[in-house]
Amino acid sequence: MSIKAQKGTKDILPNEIANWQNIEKVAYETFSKANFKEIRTPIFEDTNLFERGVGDTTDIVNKEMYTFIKSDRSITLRPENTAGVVRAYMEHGFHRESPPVKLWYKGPMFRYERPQAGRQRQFHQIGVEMFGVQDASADAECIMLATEFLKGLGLNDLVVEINSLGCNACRKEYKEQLKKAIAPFLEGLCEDCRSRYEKNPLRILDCKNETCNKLFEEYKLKDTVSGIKLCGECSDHYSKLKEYLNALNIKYEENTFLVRGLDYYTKTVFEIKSNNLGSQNAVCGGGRYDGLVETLGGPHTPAVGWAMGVERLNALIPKVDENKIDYFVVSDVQLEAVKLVSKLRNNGFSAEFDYNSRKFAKQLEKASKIANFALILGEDEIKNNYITVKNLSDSTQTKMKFEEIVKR
RNA sequence: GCGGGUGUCGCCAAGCGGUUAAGGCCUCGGAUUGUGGUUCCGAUAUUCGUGGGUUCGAUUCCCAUCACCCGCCCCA
Repeated sequence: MSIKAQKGTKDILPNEIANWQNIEKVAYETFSKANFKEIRTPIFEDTNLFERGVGDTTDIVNKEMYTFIKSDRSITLRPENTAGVVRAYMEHGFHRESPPVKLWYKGPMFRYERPQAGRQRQFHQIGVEMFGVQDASADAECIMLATEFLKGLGLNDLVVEINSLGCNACRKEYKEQLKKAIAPFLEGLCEDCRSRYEKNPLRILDCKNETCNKLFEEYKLKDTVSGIKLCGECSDHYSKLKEYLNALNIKYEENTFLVRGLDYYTKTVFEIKSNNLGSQNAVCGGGRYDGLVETLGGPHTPAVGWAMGVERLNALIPKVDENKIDYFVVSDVQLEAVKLVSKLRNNGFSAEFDYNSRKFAKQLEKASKIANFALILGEDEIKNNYITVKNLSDSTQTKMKFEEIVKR
């Protein structure tokens, strides 16, 4: 074995595929009920899409993209899918349809990072995007969709955290006040925070450095941040969101320190976390991005969305067993076995047989591992035109005609 | 980009200077020539991630290298 799967990538093997299929099925069912339509966009795009869309101050764009040049074009493997969906939304004229336009997607994303538990270079996301609604009911619907989806997967005890970052106008003011609050202890903060201070001060709130966090507490940064007022429209939006969530019976916690790593978010941001995932504890992240469509060259379009990490979801979900096949044909007459297997399959059953026509004991052994029933077709059965049906879980055995088997 | 850990069969592993490189699971064969999931027997690593070095001798010690894992960072 010399060539191996690349660092940070994983084969999803047959014995774990049932979990993936289940997640995708629940996603489809949940989102369809809310009239979200699936969209599949290419896994590579023009590099500009991400530089402009995700934001060139973000880590994702700065150091995590898989970018290459092909025929003088700069191409990037998508590190996330919101930008791609927005691109497709505009390219196919969805913005001329009557809003809302509600889309969901699933698929692989690529980020060049050091892998660790819950973090791979190729990973999978399922996400939703909702375009054209300014009202907070859209934010609430998206959050509800996330909690419904998680509920459908049997995950009920996850914590929804929400916050509002304000619009472009009040965010500017917000940043100024934040910087003012931080200025007194700026020197004590870590190197990253000091550089964030000018480039993207909001991200300082997201810092996990202990020294920084101590300083935040010492200077009561939390209180200061909670005290910063959003503009009237934004604070209205935020309180309406909370009203909707309350009405929908969705539990949430307000986290004034919640900031997202992508530049496009405005107003609402939220995360869903689990305590059972170690340090990569966010299962779902999202928010409102009212400026993104415009940034990418479209008309002003309010929008909200989120993405979930499928690998992380999977880590929280108990393993689903592989399904057994319906019938295993046990026979020492290979030709008859092949014919029976084929007839069973044509009638909608899954069926297998022993390609090596080994002795019955071996065939039964194999059958018991992979099938629910064994169909024994030996000399006596062939001569007298019946099949011995053996239930492999309780060892009961009955003689039946093929037609009777098909009708079961 | 920085810090820590681990590499012995398909999987889980013991061995830690001289062994015939344990054991378990899986797989294959037999006991049982038409009846499995229990039991019993048997088979399966010239080789211990790779390359050097130390040594009479290295899976065991040293160095290098590679791979993977974990943490920071970031995010889903």
